[in-house]
Amino acid sequence: MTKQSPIVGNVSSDGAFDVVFKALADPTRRALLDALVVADGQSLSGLCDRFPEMTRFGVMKHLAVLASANLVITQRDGRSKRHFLNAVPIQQLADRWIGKYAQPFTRSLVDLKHAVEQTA
Amino acid sequence: MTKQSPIVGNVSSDGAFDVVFKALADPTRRALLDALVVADGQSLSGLCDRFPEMTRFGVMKHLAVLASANLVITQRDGRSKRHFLNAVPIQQLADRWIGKYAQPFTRSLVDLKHAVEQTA
DNA sequence: ACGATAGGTGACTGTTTAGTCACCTGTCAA
DNA sequence: TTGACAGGTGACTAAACAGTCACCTATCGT
Repeated sequence: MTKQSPIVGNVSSDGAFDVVFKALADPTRRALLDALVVADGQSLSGLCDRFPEMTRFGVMKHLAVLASANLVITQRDGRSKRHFLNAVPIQQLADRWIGKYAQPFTRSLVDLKHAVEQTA
Repeated sequence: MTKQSPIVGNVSSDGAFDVVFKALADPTRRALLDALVVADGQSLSGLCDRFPEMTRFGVMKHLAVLASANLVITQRDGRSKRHFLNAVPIQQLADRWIGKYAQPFTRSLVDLKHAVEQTA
């Protein structure tokens, strides 16, 4: 029995965005992204220095999740490895997903306000 | 030992967005949001009809998570309860968070492409 | 008042996921 | 070549979460 089945036919243009959402859901991973904003192309140990509260393995695992979501791109540089932030998935998410919700429903929210006021 | 501590001083203007990210991370909850897009202001049982694979309690729990993230607004209507989609947190997320990442780093990505090509 | 229906609550269970560890591989400098 | 350093892997443990349940409260039609 699948736990997170599609439930209805086509839920949305989802699926591909799921890994991105899940990767973004963790504050630690967003902090990692922030660290790459400050200085892009950092190595693993460089990132570890910025996060003394996290072990190297913790950083590595979160980085792996971000990489699987295509939010960071890695590049070997001798014996170190550089990590670059890739904003493309975030941009796609904003374009396709957020636009789908935010635009048509700011109006709908206003309608709700009226409905609530009338009932209250 | 805190597991998800702030790690560095100020990670970002995060914190308030965490619940929104976490709520959006689940595909089931996004499907619930989609159902409200199709027909806003549905009752719990109405929503349950749209998700026969989920029990009433499952729908209710997900709805509670969405409500705590302020993504759905509820309104009592006699013995039923209407659920309205609130796009404001999504819009805020797009404005403050995504803009912060997506805009300055599409350029940075291009730089990365050059770096990768030169190394390869 | 009565039963039926809509919604709500608390505790329990199984799965997932984050965090940690010992150990391994590859690269650089001497 | 050899030691030191940067990164990687697999298994293990603990906490978080989704899913489920029996039971409860409130409202409607009669």
